[in-house]
Amino acid sequence: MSSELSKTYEPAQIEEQTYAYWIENGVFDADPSAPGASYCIVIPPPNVTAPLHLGHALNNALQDILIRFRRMQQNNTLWMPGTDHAGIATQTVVEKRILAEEHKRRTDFPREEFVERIVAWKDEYEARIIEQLKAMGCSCDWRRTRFTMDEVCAKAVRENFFRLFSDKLIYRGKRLVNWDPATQTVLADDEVEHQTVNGAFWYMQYPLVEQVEIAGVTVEHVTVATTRPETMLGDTAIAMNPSDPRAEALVGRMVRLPLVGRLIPIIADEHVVLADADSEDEKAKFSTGFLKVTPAHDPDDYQIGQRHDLPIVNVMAPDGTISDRHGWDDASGSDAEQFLGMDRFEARKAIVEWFRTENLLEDVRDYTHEVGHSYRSHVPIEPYLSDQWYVAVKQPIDRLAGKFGRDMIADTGVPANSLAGIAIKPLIEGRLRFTPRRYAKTYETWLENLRDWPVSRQLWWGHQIPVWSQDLKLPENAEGDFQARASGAVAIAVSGSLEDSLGQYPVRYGLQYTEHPEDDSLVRTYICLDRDEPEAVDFLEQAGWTRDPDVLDTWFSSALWPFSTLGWPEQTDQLDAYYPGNVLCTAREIITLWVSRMVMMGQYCLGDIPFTDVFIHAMIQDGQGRKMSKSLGNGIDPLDIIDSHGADAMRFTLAQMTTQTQDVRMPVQPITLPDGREVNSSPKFDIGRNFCNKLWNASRFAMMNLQAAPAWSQIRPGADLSDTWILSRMNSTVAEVTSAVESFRFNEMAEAIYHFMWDDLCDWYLEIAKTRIAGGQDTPKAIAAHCLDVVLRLLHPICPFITEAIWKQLNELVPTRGPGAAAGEPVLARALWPRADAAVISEPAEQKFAMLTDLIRQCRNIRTRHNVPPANRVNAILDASGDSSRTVSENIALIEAQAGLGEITIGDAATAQPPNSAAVTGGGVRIFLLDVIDASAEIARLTKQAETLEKGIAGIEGKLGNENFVKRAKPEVVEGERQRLESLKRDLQTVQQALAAVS
RNA sequence: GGGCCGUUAGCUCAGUUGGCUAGAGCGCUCGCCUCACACGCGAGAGGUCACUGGUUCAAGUCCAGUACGGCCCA
Repeated sequence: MSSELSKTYEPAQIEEQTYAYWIENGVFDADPSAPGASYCIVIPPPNVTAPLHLGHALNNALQDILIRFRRMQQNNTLWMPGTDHAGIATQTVVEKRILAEEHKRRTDFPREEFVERIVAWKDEYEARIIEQLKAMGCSCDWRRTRFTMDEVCAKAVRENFFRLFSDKLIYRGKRLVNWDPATQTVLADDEVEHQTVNGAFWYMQYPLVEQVEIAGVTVEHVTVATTRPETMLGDTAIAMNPSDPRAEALVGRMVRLPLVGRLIPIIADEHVVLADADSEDEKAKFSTGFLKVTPAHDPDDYQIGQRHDLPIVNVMAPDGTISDRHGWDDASGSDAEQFLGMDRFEARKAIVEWFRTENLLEDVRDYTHEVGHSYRSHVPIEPYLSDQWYVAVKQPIDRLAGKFGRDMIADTGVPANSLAGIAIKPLIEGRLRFTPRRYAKTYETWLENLRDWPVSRQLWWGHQIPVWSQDLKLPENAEGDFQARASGAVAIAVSGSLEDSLGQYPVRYGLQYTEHPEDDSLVRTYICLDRDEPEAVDFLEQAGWTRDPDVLDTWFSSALWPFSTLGWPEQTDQLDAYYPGNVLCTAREIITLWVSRMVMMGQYCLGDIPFTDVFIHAMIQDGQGRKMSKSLGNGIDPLDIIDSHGADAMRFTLAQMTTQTQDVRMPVQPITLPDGREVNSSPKFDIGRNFCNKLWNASRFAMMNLQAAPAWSQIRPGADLSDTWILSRMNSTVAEVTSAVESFRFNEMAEAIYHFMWDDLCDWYLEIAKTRIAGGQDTPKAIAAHCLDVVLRLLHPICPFITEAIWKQLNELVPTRGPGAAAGEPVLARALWPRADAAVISEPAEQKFAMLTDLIRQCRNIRTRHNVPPANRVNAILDASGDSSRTVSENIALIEAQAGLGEITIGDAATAQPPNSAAVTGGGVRIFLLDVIDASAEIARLTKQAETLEKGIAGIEGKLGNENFVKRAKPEVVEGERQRLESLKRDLQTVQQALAAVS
């Protein structure tokens, strides 16, 4: 048997076959009709953009721990796997690759062809990602694997969009977006990189139409400071803080905008920072107190514009050149005409130059600030006004008022029956919990301050927006309000009623219309279909409607993930069994983007939250606290760690470092793999590897020694202290591990097992068992087998491969082990999770054993200090006349073996320390080690011991001498201190006697 | 500007509701290839718990502030 186990654990030899074994046995397959409470986790679907990194390894290791734990608790478990199409990110990487390899741009392809190229990429990475997850040991039900754009998920997206549209929660609106003029696309906030730029503030004078007297001084102009002078062409107001002393005289006056000649008002707005040259605040330091307001080109200005109903003048074309064809109508004939067609940076220079020449440039000051850049083209982002689809998140939904009420949620402006409201409510009610708890605040604050959600993206990769639009001529002589006239326009377009025409196809549809932004004689109509029914689509398009080319934000489909994967909107068995799920496990960066939206949509679509617990794990950084990234070259590939250390080692290390902190650092170090590849690794993974190796070898020991272990009924586990002790420790460990994993304390779970297996079982119990087995005792065999059995069960969720492999061997060698006669289950992954037996946990046994190990350690210490060769036995006189006499006398053999003692003479309280001996003391026991004659070593050892004891004594005496301590501290604390003092004093006395004897 | 987190041994981190002489792993020192394991065994050294105040009989732990590092939101 032992020949089957190599001397060091070699993970590569067992991982693949063990995984295959689970798959063959259908261990991960969920059955909605199976018994047991359901326990469901949906995977945060990894982006198909790139292979998984170490953060994913952590994320998925934790989920697998939870799922495997619950599976062993015999719950009806489902871990739902899948991947995310990751709209802009994936489209971008494919565009980059095609540009690099074929020198072609997206627009060089027909849309369908380009999408096919992305699909090819997706297929490749989806397969790689799933392989990675399997290599890590993830116990997902792969038969159910979903993709956010597959048919099942697409159906859910479509249904949800249709419902939102019908509930009037989806609308078309304008907003400033992050525009990349180089690639001419909108970017999400997280695709904007902030870079520090050495720029300048230009101080430009705008003349007042009429001069004003302020405090006896004639004022003819106002001076604005700006970092982007070119935007002045689009200024529509000058704003100042209402508390500015000059405001009274100036607000309401008009300014003539240089170059353009536009008359613009001076307005009052709290947003404006008061000028203060001495301020620490950069803005105040550089401010003149006057803010030029350019609603079309700055998000803050846009807000001001909204508050004051200012006109919006867009002076740029989508390519970033100055243009009067995108919402600027007073350019022609003005001095501004000369700038038309210039690039925005060229225009900046030219405009500054113009102000300089006209003597209107008051000052230029250097200014270092953060500017958003496109992570794709690296050019500065231009805030740009464009039409987008929005989801109204704070609009009350009548349909839901019955379930959620219609009041405002306390202390917020959020209606309880709005999308934001239905996401906040379960948190307030305590049905939705965050671990660590502090993240609940992030979630709540974000939802309370939430603005409407822009869901359209100018991309080709994603769920295309299912809305067809058309501008229709309003009937000229029609009576009635706008609504009636709009209906009339639609009726004309379809030659009848919409119901009579569209209604004949198996689709549901919704209709919205708005006034045309520029032309009063037109109505803009939007029709939403709940599915792409070809005839209905044909009909609409024949009648002049065209489909919106944009796609939905990726998070729109991710929001539905917990139930789209289960087949919603169909009422499936699995939806029934596994929704709501239990835990969502993710990183804090997507609490707002994703977690909140899943809760929102779960509530909206199914009336219940998708999970009750959200576990937020740390972000892994490198040794210097930097994010791991490709560009820094400090990333770690999980597969490399699996190659070098094994999947279990990686998982153990990851679990062991999962505390409640928000970041963990992992020093990165290059290593060379056996196949010669140089890859990044971290010494931290050695912890896991060493641990697995230790377990492996403990098992080898078992395989060599546990043949013919007696049945549990044949032994008396209470007869020997070491047996009682290890069983007590084992049961404490079971309780500790169970409670740790139940409350997401993964590091405590890992460390409890580590400590029990290594320190208790290997260092002590097995070492003691060696001598006992050699002496013909069988009991330690049965107990060691039982302990190993329990360790394997407890460790399995963290280290599934090695435990399953050893389990198989153990089943062959010792089929039945532990209380209860049942043979070990064939598959550990499905075996029963152990239960702690409180009756076996013995505090006295643990104390007694601790006293013995303390004595043994002291003996070993003496041996080392006196340079006693390891093989030499040391004769001793032992006096255990006090309380511990029985414990010591019953365990003399144990002390002898573990401390390396030879002949032991039993003494009594009167025994004096012999010459040339060293003294051990503790718990009222004295041991004299004979013929260890290095007096100076002994004096040094005892002096140090005495010092430590004196320090402890002084501390306690200080406390007990304090009247208030005795009076106010809890009585058991005071009593404890008194007892400790007694014991320390006794030990000190012995040490001092020993010192006197050797001096 | 608002909010959150961190600062404990050379390094990476634990430290429950305040209560033993503040712990672990790695690294370091010394001795060992002891018949499961050198990815190991045994024995050690190593800490003004960032700083300043406060509350308390008692503070690494609670409160206020400061410094440094980091994150999120606007």
